[in-house]
Amino acid sequence: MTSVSDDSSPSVRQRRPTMRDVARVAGVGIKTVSRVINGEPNVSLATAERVNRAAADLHYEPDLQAGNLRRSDGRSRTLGLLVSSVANPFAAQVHRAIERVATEYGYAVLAASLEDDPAAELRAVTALARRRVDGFIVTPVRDDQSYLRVHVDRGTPLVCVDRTPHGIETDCVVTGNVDGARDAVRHLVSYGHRRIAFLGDLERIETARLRREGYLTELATAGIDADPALMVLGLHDDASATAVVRTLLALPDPPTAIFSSQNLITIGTIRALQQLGREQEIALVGFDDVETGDLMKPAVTTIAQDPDRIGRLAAERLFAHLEGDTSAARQVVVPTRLIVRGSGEIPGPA
Amino acid sequence: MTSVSDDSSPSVRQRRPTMRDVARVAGVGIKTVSRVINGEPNVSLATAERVNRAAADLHYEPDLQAGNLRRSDGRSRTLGLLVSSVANPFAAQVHRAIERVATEYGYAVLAASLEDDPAAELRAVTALARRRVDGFIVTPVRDDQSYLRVHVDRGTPLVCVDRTPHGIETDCVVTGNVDGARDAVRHLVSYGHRRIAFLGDLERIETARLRREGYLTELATAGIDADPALMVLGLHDDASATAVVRTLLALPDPPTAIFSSQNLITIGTIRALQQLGREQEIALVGFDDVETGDLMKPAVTTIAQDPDRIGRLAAERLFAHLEGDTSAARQVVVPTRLIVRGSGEIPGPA
DNA sequence: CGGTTGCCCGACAACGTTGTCAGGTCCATG
DNA sequence: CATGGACCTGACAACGTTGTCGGGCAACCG
Repeated sequence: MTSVSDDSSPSVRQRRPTMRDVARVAGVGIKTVSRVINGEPNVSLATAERVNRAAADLHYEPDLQAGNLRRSDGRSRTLGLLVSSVANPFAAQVHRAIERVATEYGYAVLAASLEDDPAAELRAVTALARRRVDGFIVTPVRDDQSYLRVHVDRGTPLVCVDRTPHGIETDCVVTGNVDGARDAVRHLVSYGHRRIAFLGDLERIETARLRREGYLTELATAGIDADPALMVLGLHDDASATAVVRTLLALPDPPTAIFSSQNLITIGTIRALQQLGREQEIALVGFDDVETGDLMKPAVTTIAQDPDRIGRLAAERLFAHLEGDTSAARQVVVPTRLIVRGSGEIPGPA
Repeated sequence: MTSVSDDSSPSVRQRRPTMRDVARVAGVGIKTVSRVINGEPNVSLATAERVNRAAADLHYEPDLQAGNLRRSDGRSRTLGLLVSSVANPFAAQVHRAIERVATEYGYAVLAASLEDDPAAELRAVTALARRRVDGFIVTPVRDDQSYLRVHVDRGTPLVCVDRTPHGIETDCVVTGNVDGARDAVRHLVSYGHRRIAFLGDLERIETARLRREGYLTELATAGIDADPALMVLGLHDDASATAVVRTLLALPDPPTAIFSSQNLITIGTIRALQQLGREQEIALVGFDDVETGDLMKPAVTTIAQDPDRIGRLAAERLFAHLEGDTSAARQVVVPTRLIVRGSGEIPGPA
């Protein structure tokens, strides 16, 4: 049994061992150490054992960065992920799904939060490019991603998630926003509602525009004239949603149902309905599931997205490209699922 | 105005430009390019401009990895974060707080999810060490972290979050688990409860043990004999919590209040109470806040943690070490906050 | 028995960058 | 005019690793 002598010495700053150190201890050339560490053939069993023992004794860890500098494929085995915020539950689940696939391939994930700031998108891409990530998974914030073409041309594949890219053709995995919104509205219409309010996020966010589009399309399909007074855009947090709902319900001809098109807006809406004591009266369907939606009264009906599938598909497309797939860019739409719990089944006026 | 000629050519695989390329285009030596890129002094304004223009024209991005190989400080400007799961809301908020501090310092964050798997902890540390992260922020899973000492001795600082490390003295930022649990129990006792159930997570998780300890300590302080029948351990998801609550309330001498010591357990408990129609009858305080807790009926009273502060403090300690702070290891305890909403204020038996 | 093959192994260059150092220019000063 | 200093610049080595190549040795074949 070999071992390091000073296991319990008070922390002394030490040099990090290199292959040269391992080679010296094992009494071999440094290229042989490289071969053993990388599992290359043509090393005798006895030599390999000596090298492995030396490496273990020294607690040697190869330097991946120095490695790719010379390595032919030049892969850092790291990929870059740009999301709205790693603290956002939807993005966090996408992140986890990507990480799962990445781990399978021996990859690590560098994630950055953009907080919907266009400048942050550029900063983050630069930071990741300098660290030589092998691929990007990006939630676009800017209205033009053509600046990413140079990275793609240099062999760093790009897949977009949640929002479609502009100015560049690349793979993209998104939620079925229009169809999901249509499902929500159709559901409410089927319960007899004709005055359905729409609460939307900031118009500069693509998903917000698409959900509004779905809302309008489905109203038209149902032969209902959209009332501009019932469509409120530009909401981004729960507090503003609460205020807006109170205003809407005070209208002379108020809505009988509400379609809230984003998580925080749904929460703000429920809060307003509860404050007014009208939650059993006004129907509500929210886009994006609320985790504890079944615990509220009434339990909240939602259009659930599938972040796990979105993340997994995005990562799989990325690794396909890394493994040489050069097929044309394709857009994958992941469908939503209507979760019926109660709030969306409150009937409209007789 | 200079520009690249083939802005719209169909993607052609190109070589990534190096400093040598920039130097050639600018008509200078490569060391001069290095000086300009890094903002070092002693470069004439005219030369610097030529270099900057050449770098911009070529879309040059310096290779940070090749840089640190030679650079004296050898910093990768990347730090490693090990958490239970990036999809876990608590961990995700800690992650975001760390990222915020990291970005200030020009650092990127490599995060890995351990899912409470001891083997994953080792794998992740190895993966990060090979990528030469400058520091570790770790949520310990294994019962011994002494294997990390070698990394600390080589100058890679370590800070633990959420759980205390074992076998190594290092900085650590944790929630006040014992005090938080005591607050919960004291609160219930003050409303007249004496039969208070405890629903705990897996005993191998440190925070679960500490919260149980707080529960028992506060019961003792209040002069209440703990009834083993009311203490259930080893729960890890909402479904098992639901089942256990139904069993507890069917006891001959059931609890009048419940202290659920973890987020999912709280959710499972609420579900059980609602199923039984007894949510207005049995008092409940949950450890770890439920985001939409105010929307339930009754609104749920919780012991809120402060993940933002925990993450920020951990990151600040890490950067202090990176900037040369060699002070002794210290443990920082971040206090919890009781959020009174209703479920915890249901009175006990007269 | 000579030659060939196959397996091990190490010297060396190279990856893209930064640290060191020495050379060159220009201006001010003695 | 000679000397010194301040400033600017590039040649070169080095960081830790991997790709290339050739040498040494044993075994096998004709």
